[in-house]
Amino acid sequence: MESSVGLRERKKEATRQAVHEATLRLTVEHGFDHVTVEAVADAAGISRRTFSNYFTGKEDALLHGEEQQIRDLVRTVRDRPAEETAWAALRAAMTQFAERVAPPEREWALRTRLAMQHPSLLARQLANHAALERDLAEAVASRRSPSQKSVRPLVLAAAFLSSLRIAMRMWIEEDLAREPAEVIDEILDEMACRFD
Amino acid sequence: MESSVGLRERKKEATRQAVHEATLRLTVEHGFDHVTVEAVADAAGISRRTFSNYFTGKEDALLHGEEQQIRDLVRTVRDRPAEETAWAALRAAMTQFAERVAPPEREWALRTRLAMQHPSLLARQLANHAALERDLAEAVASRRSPSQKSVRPLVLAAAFLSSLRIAMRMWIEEDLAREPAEVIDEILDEMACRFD
DNA sequence: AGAATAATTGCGCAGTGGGCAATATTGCTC
DNA sequence: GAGCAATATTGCCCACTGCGCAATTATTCT
Repeated sequence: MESSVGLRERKKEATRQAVHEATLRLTVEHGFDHVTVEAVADAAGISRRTFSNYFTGKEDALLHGEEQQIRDLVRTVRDRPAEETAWAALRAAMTQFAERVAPPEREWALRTRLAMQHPSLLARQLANHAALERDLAEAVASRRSPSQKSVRPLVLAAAFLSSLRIAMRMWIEEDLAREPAEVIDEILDEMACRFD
Repeated sequence: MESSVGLRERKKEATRQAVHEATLRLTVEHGFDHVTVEAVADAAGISRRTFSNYFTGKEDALLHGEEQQIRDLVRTVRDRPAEETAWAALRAAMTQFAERVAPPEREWALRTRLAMQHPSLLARQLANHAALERDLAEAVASRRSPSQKSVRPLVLAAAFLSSLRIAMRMWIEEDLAREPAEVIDEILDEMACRFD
């Protein structure tokens, strides 16, 4: 059994992904609050009850994609060469990130993020960000000498994620006119100050 | 009728405040998710249905206080003398803010913010912050020459509110050992870099 | 194969948000 | 003051939600 992860796990993950995608599809199609959990479950081929076993609500299901992306981002930061500055590592990871976001999903992103005007979604999204901010701060902290002030990583992570958020918002509001990487760079430069 | 604001408005505001306080009281008493809207409405002397006319949910009602505080903060920033730097104005406003928060509500804050561990509350809180970030950015923008880059206020506001958030979290996690103003200053210094 | 473990499902229930229409309250004009 | 328009409150109702519980089904292990 060379499968590092059992069939059970893989199937579960596949289902989770399917539910996520069903939520996404139905949302761009009908609008977030005209989609019932039942409809999503139906589209994903599971029962309403099972939906609750995977996600606590529609919001989580819809944002699952983004959460994965940011989780990847954190992992990337953690794996950057140790000699890099923290801020440099963050920027590098971000570049990698922007590349993977850009190519396929332009209008996809458009409608998705537009649906994200919804208060309930915005809230959940920011809560995710906050949770991952901790992880990001840890990843940053693990690459500095322990003599450094312990608040530095927290501040760095927060500044960085705020930049990301602002850049995304601007990108959307400019109707995806520019390359994501360009917008992100602009914001990061503005935020950068003395972090490098 | 010298009342700049009619009796109607004032009464409405009083009710809103009453509902907010009832929510707060019941929450510290029984825990957030053991409090029903009905109980709150009851305690505030209104019907369950009327509660919905004031707030969209328990979270909003509970966070109404904080929202007011930040709204005040924004107003204060707007009213700072025009010759001040943006960042200086923010710091000054913050000092004023911290003073008003500190004196009465120490354990109050403790239990309140502790209740804010609740995911649903955290989410709504952050959404509020995001909404007010726009206003704050505007307030900042209105005090600079229009030649400046337009993203600067956005970044400033975000950095500032992130600092506030981090400081609050640290303050809580240190069990209110230090003065709020002290913690806030520490974080702001760390974030400050070149903003002044 | 058969037992152990874990996932899916149906059922039920208390709670919720909000539309709608009836009712009560407030503000304004005479 | 009285009468009227504007606005706030309430009750009723219903679709939707999250979750506990127990039965059923699928998977993994020995």
